[in-house]
Amino acid sequence: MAPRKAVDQELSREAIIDVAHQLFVDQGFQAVSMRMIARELGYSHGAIYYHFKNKADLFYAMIEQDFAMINQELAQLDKLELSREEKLKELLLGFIRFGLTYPNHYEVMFIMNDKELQHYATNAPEQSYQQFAQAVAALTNQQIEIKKIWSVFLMLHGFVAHYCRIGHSFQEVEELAMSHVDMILGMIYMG
Amino acid sequence: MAPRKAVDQELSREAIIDVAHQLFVDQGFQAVSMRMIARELGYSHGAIYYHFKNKADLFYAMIEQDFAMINQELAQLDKLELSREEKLKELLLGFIRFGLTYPNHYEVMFIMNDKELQHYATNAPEQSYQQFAQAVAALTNQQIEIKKIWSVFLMLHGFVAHYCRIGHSFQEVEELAMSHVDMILGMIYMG
DNA sequence: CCCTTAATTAACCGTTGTTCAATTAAATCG
DNA sequence: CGATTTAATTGAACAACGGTTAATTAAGGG
Repeated sequence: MAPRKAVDQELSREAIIDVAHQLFVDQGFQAVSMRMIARELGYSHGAIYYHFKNKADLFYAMIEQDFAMINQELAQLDKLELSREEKLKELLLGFIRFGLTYPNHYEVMFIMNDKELQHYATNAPEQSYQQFAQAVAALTNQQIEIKKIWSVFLMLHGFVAHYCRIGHSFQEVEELAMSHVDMILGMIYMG
Repeated sequence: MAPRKAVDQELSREAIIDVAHQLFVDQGFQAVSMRMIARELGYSHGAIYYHFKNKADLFYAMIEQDFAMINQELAQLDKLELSREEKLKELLLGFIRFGLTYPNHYEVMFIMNDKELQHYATNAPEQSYQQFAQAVAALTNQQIEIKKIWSVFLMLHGFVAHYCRIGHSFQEVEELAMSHVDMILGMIYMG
């Protein structure tokens, strides 16, 4: 009935996640079907069920990767040879850069709004935010209120969310991003 | 085959929009079906098609109503008996209030990334933003750069988008909103 | 009594997530 | 090398649900 493909063309968890990612971001969880993913991959839909238990399972595996990535990027900031001010600026700009470099990831992590999945994808964002907040606090010598850090995050989020939506790259909006970040920094340092 | 209901119980466009409104808020465009709306109304799904051409038609009729709402709300600001500073504050806070009071419409206007529907809902947001930007410029005596107004908008957008996502009402986050707005105002006035 | 309006219901046709027997390629073993 | 086992893929089948349409029926006004 059905030929099995050669070993060098075997389907992998990663390949599925990659394709699923693009589709989920483009169209949302509900709108993307297992069949669509399979079609895009050039495989039958049944094949996906060999690698993932079900649709939700695939989805969770997908965003798990994403959060690991941003956490790692946040952690790497400490190692830079920069002043506190420069590090802070790099932190804020880096958040934007991450969001626009991996818009698919960012959208799934912080923008996408699906009732079914939100329950599962609520812990990881919180954890990433905590890491961000701690970095900001450290880089401002704990002089900044908790509430303010949260506002800063939302200000960055607004920038990223908007340009994610209209599909601009970081390069295209780099100048605007810098000016946005400068405004935020001004606000942080002026109390 | 099927009895028609009495006149005093006839289905109306408004009734449909009201129910659809609630459901769309709760679950989003894709997740809400015509059958669900009809079930909620206590009518058959076919009945809706007498009042609306199709699902998209219903959806647009629904948001059209409230598209005018934000513009009207922006316009009404002029008539308030307040100082410029107070008006500006009310403008920023009002934007957040609108977004969280009508999260589904806000989502369609500024967040949703549905290819099908975005085509229809791309002009109106731009128009609303222009009105917002002009109001800000006027209330700051044209002392603020264009770029800065845009950043201010994105800062508000970040707030609304996030709390839309996790489904909080304006009341629930009113204090946070005020503090967020105060930060933005501080930034505006400090250059 | 006819005609428009409004509602119901069945039906059409497509898609969905998921399961599963059948099938085949690769790997392993004798 | 040949036989057997294991892994991976297929495609059919299922039951549910989607939007939409058309035939049908009933209500009320002229």
